[in-house]
Amino acid sequence: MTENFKKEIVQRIIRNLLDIQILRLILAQPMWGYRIKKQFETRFGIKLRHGALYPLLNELEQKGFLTSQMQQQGGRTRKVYSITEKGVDYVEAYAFVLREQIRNQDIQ
Amino acid sequence: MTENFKKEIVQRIIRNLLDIQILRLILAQPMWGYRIKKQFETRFGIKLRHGALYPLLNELEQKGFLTSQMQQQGGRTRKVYSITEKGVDYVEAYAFVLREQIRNQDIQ
DNA sequence: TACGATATGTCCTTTCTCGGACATATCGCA
DNA sequence: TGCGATATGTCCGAGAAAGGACATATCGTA
Repeated sequence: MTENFKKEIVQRIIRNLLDIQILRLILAQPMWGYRIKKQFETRFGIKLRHGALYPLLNELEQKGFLTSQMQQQGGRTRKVYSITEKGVDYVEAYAFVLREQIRNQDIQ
Repeated sequence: MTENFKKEIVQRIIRNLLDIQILRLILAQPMWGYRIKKQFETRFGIKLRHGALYPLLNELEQKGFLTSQMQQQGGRTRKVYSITEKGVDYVEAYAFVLREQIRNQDIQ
């Protein structure tokens, strides 16, 4: 039961804070869309629609959280994203809020 | 800048995981809808619409996370909610997931 | 050469959510 | 008696999000 709750909550967090989870992944290592999609499947067992992922990545770049550069791998073109300083700030703010949430477990 | 990010993230979490925040509040102390609304304003500076809150509370009761009992205070009727075992499990699962998120800060 | 995987992008329809309005009742105070 | 606060509830329209389809191109392998 609690195990199911954990899965449910993880899925809710990833759905609603997907951008942050993507930033966290790219923080660890620069990455391209398709790779991110695959990573989410293997790590979290969550299938991202590419029809949602690619527009989101472009949006995150537009907002200054990510930068991208095209890379050639054989005949394939990859749009490799790296996190910016602003992106790191956002991830750090997230970590801060999480710690705060845990600290205030017994709000009284 | 980071300060704004924190506020933004707190608001996103509360919006998307509102039910969990409510369970956490009731875990600390049984409470009725109107009081919850006021608590959110004073604690988090977040205004909850009662048009969203009351249906959510009823839903949480239906799902077995909360139980309620009517209480009379003068001529006023309050529907006081207490958290159930299932509700506590859910809050604990949330705390577990949060700790996991912090631990895996550098996903590699 | 045909198919599955890699790689990125748009578009449209349906579903869901949000904000606000409508509704009712009591209490205390001016 | 009228108003703001307390207290709980429903309903509806607009805007946002989700899901899936449409679109294109390369690579490796059977």
